[in-house]
Amino acid sequence: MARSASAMRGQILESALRLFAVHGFRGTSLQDIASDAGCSKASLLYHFAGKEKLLTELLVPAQDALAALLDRVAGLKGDRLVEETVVGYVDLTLRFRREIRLLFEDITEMSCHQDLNVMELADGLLDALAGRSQHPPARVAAWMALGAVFITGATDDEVAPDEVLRTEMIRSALRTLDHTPS
Amino acid sequence: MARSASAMRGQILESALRLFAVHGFRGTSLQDIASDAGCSKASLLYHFAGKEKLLTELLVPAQDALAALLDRVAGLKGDRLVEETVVGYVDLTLRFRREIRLLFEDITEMSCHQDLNVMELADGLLDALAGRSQHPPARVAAWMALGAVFITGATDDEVAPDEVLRTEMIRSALRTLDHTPS
DNA sequence: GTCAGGACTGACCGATCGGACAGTTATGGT
DNA sequence: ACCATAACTGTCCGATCGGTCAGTCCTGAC
Repeated sequence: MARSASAMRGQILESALRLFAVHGFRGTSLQDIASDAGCSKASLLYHFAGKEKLLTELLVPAQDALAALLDRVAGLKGDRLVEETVVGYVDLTLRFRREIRLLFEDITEMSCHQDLNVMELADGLLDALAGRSQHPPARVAAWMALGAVFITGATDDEVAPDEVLRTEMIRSALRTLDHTPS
Repeated sequence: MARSASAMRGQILESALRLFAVHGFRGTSLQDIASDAGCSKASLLYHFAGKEKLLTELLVPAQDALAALLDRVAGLKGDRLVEETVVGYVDLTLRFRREIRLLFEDITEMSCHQDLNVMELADGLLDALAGRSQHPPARVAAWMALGAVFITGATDDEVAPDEVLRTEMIRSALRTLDHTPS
């Protein structure tokens, strides 16, 4: 083998994630990724069955982490539910910044993707943020908090050091949800 | 003339806005727009110099409205500044829902567009939402409010009647900014 | 009626895309 | 040393894209 297979795979994934996050899924060609990773387009397609599969493999970890969060807060209620969800969600967006940015670029692409069920997970997250309430004001506030964290996480501006950013995102989101800190 | 020229132009703009909002700029071909508008692709390119020009014409009104808002709050300070900016911004997102959705689909496309200066205007909006403060917590909260309204406005879910939606968006955004209602 | 010009179109072009495939190179087990 | 096979590549393909252009159709002014 010319190189370790897993090393090349990792390099391709790294290049793909970075380029997707900047130029979007449609805006990045397989040739772009291959050139950045230092291999041929044909080699890329040897490691990954197709462009879609590449996308899937990039987003599955973030998806699983979100699913795990939703599972973890499934049994909670009231203040605990909202607090844990917000903190977990903020941490996820900071941990998967580039994936969020990629998701941000091509939402429609993902929403009709078979292997990814972003919309279903988003619904679950929305539900938890709203404290399981169906009350319109609570639902609107939940949408606001969801969007706020999402976009702030996707921003590459160095608006604040990471720890300050995290703390303030959590505090802001809780305020958005009209959650009086305990 | 086969039809009134301005009528055909309007029909094309309408189709383009709707399709762009759903599938994004890159995800919508000139043929798609032409078919939806009921004319040929060549006819579309007779009315509009190119795909980019079509995009520009669609976004200029929203851009001008945002610029007008920023101009209107330029002389304000403190609570009045934040309140007027939030209310104006929320109203803009609701008035230009589909334009927001289009912007949401292809942010990078717009940010490096010569005829559009979205990023500059976004900076101005961010500054006003932060109450002209450079304090990191205020900047983070401003980003959160900006994103919250943006995404909630772009959502097509009928989460609440428009008037309720407007009121709750304003209240949530003000809470995000830690603005105690007067 | 006729004629100038705006409205419109089918056919075509070059570029680029994702992907297929046969063939080549390098490697590790024996 | 040898060979099966994993790793890799150059080249080609069909589809689709934005855009051009010569020419057609229609309408209103005269």
